[in-house]
Amino acid sequence: MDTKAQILAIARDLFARQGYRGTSIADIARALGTTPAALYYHYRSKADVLDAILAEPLAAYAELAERARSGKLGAEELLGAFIDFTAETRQLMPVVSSDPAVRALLDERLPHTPAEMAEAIIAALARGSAEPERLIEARAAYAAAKEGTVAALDLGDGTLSPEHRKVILATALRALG
Amino acid sequence: MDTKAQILAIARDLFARQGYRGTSIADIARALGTTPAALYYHYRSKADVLDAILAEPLAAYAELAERARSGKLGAEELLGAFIDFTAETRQLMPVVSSDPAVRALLDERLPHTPAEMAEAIIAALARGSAEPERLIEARAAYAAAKEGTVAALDLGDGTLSPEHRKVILATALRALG
DNA sequence: GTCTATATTGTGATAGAC
DNA sequence: GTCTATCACAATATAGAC
Repeated sequence: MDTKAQILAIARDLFARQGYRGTSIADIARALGTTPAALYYHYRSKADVLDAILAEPLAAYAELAERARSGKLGAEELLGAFIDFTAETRQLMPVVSSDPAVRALLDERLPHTPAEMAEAIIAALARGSAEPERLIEARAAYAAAKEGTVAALDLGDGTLSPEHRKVILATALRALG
Repeated sequence: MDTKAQILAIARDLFARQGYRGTSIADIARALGTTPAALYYHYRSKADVLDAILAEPLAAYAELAERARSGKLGAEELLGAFIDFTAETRQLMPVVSSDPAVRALLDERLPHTPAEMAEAIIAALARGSAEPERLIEARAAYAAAKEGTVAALDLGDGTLSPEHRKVILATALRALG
């Protein structure tokens, strides 16, 4: 099959469980039943493997941030889209948000950092207000949507039911005020 | 002065900024203006430095979890106490919640894992209900309180004003439903 | 495409002088 | 209490055969 895709699937799993720095090329190679040198035929570096794993999700996140920036989305639509995004990329979130070294690595290689993109979404939730109180509520609502979604996936079978989605959205909207 | 305390202050700062694994003993020694060997006179290992940094905050967190388990606290008191705890330990949170290797290390050395303690607080917020909807709301409210507090500290001068505390508490309580 | 072997660097940690 | 010197090991990455 597609060896590159196999490598990504294994790396994704190991990065999520042990962290990026906590996972060696040798770990990935062992799980694949091969040697480190074989991996370097498919990817030039460990960082490239990380990039390949995160490219698509981060592009989707950037698109969401762009839609937030446009100001055309209401809070309900925006939080709903964020909940769906979170559900789809659940496994990757610990990878991105955990190790500061990973964040530094991504910041080097991306046009917009994940932190900047989150900022854009939160600013939209605050409806552009610069009042600290509004920004606090917006960031709390953002976090509520994210953690609520993770909780729902943990409690269920790994997929987000429409009922749970409704509960999360209502919770985040209440937090937003 | 107290060299051990100096080491902890520097390590706390570096761990928070670069992560536990992203910070070497040499990094800490350099910031202190000394050598790695000097550090090993004061602490037996890098993990011991981490333990020393986290011992007090984790004990406070365990106490909060215990009070939550007792069932004597209302949601408002519990969230308020959690907000205050978060404000006091703000710098340390990325250290604990980030690297999976750190979590594994702590799980080995502690009677109760941070995850278990969070679970206890969330269960109390859900008032012991096992319904997924209640647990989702409780976890969302917990996250809202945490991130709201971090947001308030970032927006302010590093301290939590009574006004912002009120906003965060109200936000988390609304999320809880 | 994958292997063996290895270069290279960084890291946690220790020995022993001062 | 702090130093110099060093060990042991793990990690990323490369060279070159097959």
